[in-house]
Amino acid sequence: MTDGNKIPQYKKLYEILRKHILSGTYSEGSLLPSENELCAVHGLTRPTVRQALDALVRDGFIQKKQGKGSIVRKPPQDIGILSISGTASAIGRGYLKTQILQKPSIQPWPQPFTFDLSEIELVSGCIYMERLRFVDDQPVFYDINRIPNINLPRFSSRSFENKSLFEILRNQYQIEIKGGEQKLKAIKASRQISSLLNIPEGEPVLYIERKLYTNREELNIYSTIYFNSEKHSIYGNF
Amino acid sequence: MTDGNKIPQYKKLYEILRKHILSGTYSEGSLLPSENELCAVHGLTRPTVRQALDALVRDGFIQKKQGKGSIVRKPPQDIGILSISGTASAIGRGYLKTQILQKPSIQPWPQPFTFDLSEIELVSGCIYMERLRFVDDQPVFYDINRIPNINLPRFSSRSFENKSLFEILRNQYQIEIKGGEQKLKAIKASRQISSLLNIPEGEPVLYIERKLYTNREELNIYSTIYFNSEKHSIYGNF
DNA sequence: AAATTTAACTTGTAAATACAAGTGCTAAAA
DNA sequence: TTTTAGCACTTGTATTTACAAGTTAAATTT
Repeated sequence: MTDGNKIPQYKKLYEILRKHILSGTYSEGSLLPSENELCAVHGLTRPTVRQALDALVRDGFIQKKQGKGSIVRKPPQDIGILSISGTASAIGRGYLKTQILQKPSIQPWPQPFTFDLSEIELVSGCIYMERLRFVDDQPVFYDINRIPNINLPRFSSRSFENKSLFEILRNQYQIEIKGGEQKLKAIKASRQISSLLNIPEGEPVLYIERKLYTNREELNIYSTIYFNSEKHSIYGNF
Repeated sequence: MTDGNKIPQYKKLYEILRKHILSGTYSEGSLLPSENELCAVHGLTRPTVRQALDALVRDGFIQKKQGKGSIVRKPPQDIGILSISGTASAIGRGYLKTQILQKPSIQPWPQPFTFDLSEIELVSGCIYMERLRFVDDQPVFYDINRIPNINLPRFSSRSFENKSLFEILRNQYQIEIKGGEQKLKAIKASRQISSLLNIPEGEPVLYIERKLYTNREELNIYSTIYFNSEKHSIYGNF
């Protein structure tokens, strides 16, 4: 019972470094401590340290260069989660406001559904919520989210105003996005969508159906997104 | 001079397994030989074998499961390269026909350009090509590609009809896509685009600007894509 | 002073080894 | 017959050690 901890060492180091990068302790463009330093400081061996660094590379937090070191990159991109790039100004997180149109509630899955659902997902029902998100006080996207109602205590009662759904899942439930699949289309805005996004009916709108895989088996997040791409673009790293 | 080979062992194994998965030797859903078997067969140690498998997981070719094995996944997705999902029928590679509108030719970069270019990219000029791609004999997307003219001998004279640009880069020049960034919009089809894609002017069209990073420093691939999403969707894994 | 070499760093690759933990089948027990 | 326990397999984590290769700057030579 050296420490009674079940989470692996390399993951602990990953979390520490991730936090430091996000908080700005290691600023963009600077070098992380060398692998040998990290070994010494944290009492680990190099393969273990490298395992943590590999994960940071995979998730886009650092970039390694042989002979030089590990360069810290700008932190934003959650894995594969598209972010917005604006035309007018750089969009910090502060500029994105969120309005909940439909608070999280338990509902049955729609039939038919865009993606195939497993048995356990089907019988559990889903947590349903709708949000409208604003940039510079203009509505930019409207999204519908469905999450299987599996072992997520107190989920419905949490506040999602101006918070990232994914940060809550990560911090409160240790749920991480591992990947996903999505379908994109350009469609004409229906009457409902056009009024929500404050654009004329029939204007082109980006339509996205996506399924996100998590580290919890059988727990996938399903989203439908309508995006007004007149002044902004969907921006993605991969 | 044991073998005079410079490419690392784990990469060789990666290539072997990748080829076998793509050629169907290991079919979708089946299990790869266990790590210990691979060690024995290829004369490697487990960390080295695991390095190859980690890369296969990263690129989406397999999915590992503790206690069970490495499950082969459907091969398609080049890393982050969006593929098409059709409404009518499953789209095999055979159904996608390519017409070259503008054969590869050396041109200067447009000014201004969507993405920032490095000095060496700028002075090298770019290889420019336009293609129109068909599904079931209907035009589905029109793409413009620009590649810096850096150390790509005989590139302009290669045939791109019905071949993947990326497969040629990979097989002939050992250039692999390592990642990228892209911007997406929904726009109204201009007169030119609508006539190319055989749709009414003003119909919604998916517009994509993308930059793909490769394993060769300073060699990025830039594409502009117009996609008719009436009958098909852009489909992506990440 | 300028060019070259060397040395001291960095990350990359690879081996040999050990035990932990999850899965699934088999054999023993109820 | 059903349940349980164990065993043999799988991948996951971790240590230790060694050398290769790229980068940078200091030291040496020209």
